[in-house]
Amino acid sequence: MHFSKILLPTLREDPSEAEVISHRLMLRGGMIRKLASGIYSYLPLGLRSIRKVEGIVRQEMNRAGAQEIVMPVVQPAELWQQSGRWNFYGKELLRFKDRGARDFCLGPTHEEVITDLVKREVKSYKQLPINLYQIQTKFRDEIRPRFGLMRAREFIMKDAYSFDVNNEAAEKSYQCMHEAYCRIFERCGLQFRAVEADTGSIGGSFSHEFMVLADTGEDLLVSCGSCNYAANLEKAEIRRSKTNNPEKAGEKALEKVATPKMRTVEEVCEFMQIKPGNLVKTLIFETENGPMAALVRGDCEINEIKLKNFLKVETLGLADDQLIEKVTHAPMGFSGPINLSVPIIADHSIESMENFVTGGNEQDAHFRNTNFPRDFQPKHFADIRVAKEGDGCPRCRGELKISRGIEVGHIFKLGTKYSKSLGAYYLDEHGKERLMVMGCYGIGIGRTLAAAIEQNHDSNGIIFSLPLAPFQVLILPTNIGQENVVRVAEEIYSGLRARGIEVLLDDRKESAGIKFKDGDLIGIPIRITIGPKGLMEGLVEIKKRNETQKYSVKVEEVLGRVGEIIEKELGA
RNA sequence: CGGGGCGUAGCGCAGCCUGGUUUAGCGCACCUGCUUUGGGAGCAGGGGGUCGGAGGUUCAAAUCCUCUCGCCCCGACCA
Repeated sequence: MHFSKILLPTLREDPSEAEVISHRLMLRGGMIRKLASGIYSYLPLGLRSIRKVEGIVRQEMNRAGAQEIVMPVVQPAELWQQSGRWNFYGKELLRFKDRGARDFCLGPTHEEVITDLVKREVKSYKQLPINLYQIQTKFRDEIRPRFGLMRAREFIMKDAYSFDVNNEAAEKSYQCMHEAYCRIFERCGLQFRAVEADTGSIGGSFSHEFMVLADTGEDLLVSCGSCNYAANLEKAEIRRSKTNNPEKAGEKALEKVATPKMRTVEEVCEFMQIKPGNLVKTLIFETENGPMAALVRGDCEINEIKLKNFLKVETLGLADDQLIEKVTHAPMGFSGPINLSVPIIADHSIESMENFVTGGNEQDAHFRNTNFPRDFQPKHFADIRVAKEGDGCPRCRGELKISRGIEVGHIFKLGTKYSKSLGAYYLDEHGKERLMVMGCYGIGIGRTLAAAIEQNHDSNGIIFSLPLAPFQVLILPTNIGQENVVRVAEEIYSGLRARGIEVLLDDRKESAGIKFKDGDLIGIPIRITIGPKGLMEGLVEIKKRNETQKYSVKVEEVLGRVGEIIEKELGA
């Protein structure tokens, strides 16, 4: 492709709308343009890279035995009503009516459609397992789209769905996808971790997220420094520390202290001259089974998802002021475990504490020297707090560390949630009707590309790895006014193309400086610079975008050298 | 949905507070010509704006008031 012919509108300055680096570079590099909030056009350069990601995904999915299909974007409400998600999914599901006033939606995901398709077409255990996938545009009416392709409303996603005869087989399918995902993100040249994740409202028994490590990531993940345990922060377990504190000094008498208007942990600690580690926070939650209290050490936070999973409840939320007063007979800020009538769940973090401070369940009062089981009795001790840097790994003796990541893929073992609601049965070898066991597996294509840029850039622009680069080679003639420069550039261009290499030739009548800047900005991995001075000695220059070194190469050796570099990097 | 910010040429911005000397301006980009050509060139000429939209105040509105739409950021929410 000649630069003068491709629609590649690079920008000299950062557009004011873009905050994160990948968004800025994709706009400046002429890869994408915004049409509306969270809705983007892919320009030729951007689309080329998108297609590269898709290509890798497609190859690995096919290799893993999945079959590609394409399902409709527009989906009838009936299916969603059957699965129960028409009411459950919320405003993210963009709904509309056709001319006959029938309800439709734009597909945010395709469990309903695929399950309906498979239940109609697959009848026998002989046809299972089957894994079907598509690479297709999804629409989710996000509350707050942001960061360009990172969190868009309209976005390209690979979604795959597996159907198996039973749990064991489904877990095999899940494992197979897990491995395929690792290969995909490795081939994309990304630093990532597969982390244990909460299954959320999609349900199912277990789930992993694939996180690209990046400081700008929206998600927090914990990982063990010693073993390979890694989990989303909202899921991360914590090793239970030694129960008995050998340095216990002996219980002191319970003492009520006046703490006028001291509500927060900080205020109470300041007022009573104690550390947050000597205080126990009492939080009142509301569930469908009624209110309950959760206790955690003052310097820790309750993890609502872990609490919710421990309680096995559908809904869990912090109580409002009214409920707090009803439960504790005191305004917010003075809740404590003593004389509470609701069930108490205590985090492991308070197990070894003694003589600690708690709320007085009375306005402007706290207790000093609280102890259990003397003063109150938790119904359960459990792991219900948010993991912190340095906490013990639940799988080994190591310590957990916290990092940021971008979720580029998510795999779920769904179980029979959708096969049950939509009636996806097969006949087993005894002619008995059984539910199919499902899994679903998603990859955000655009987000993967954005994450790659987030992870690989410098002050001059994008640094594409060869597998994702929109072009593999950039030919940069410094002066197209010189006949021999142009001739050699075109010869090398044709030569590389004949070898199946993707080349961009910057034939614009621009100064060399502009071409260098644009070349760095769009991040083509290999640059061949052709200038009049070098040509007098029969030399051109090769430079890789991710290295500072420049190599002078004889014109007749260029094709071979470039071929070697590409073979080495793509083969590896 | 709550809080904050912004809409002036393709991009980045000034002008607004204190209405009129501004025919609405600057840099970059764009078009023509010439000179340049190894890290965002120079000179000369040129095109492009209903100042987001609607209403109002006024002799007079980019500027003041009201409403509205869009965009961005923080938060809440969330397969």
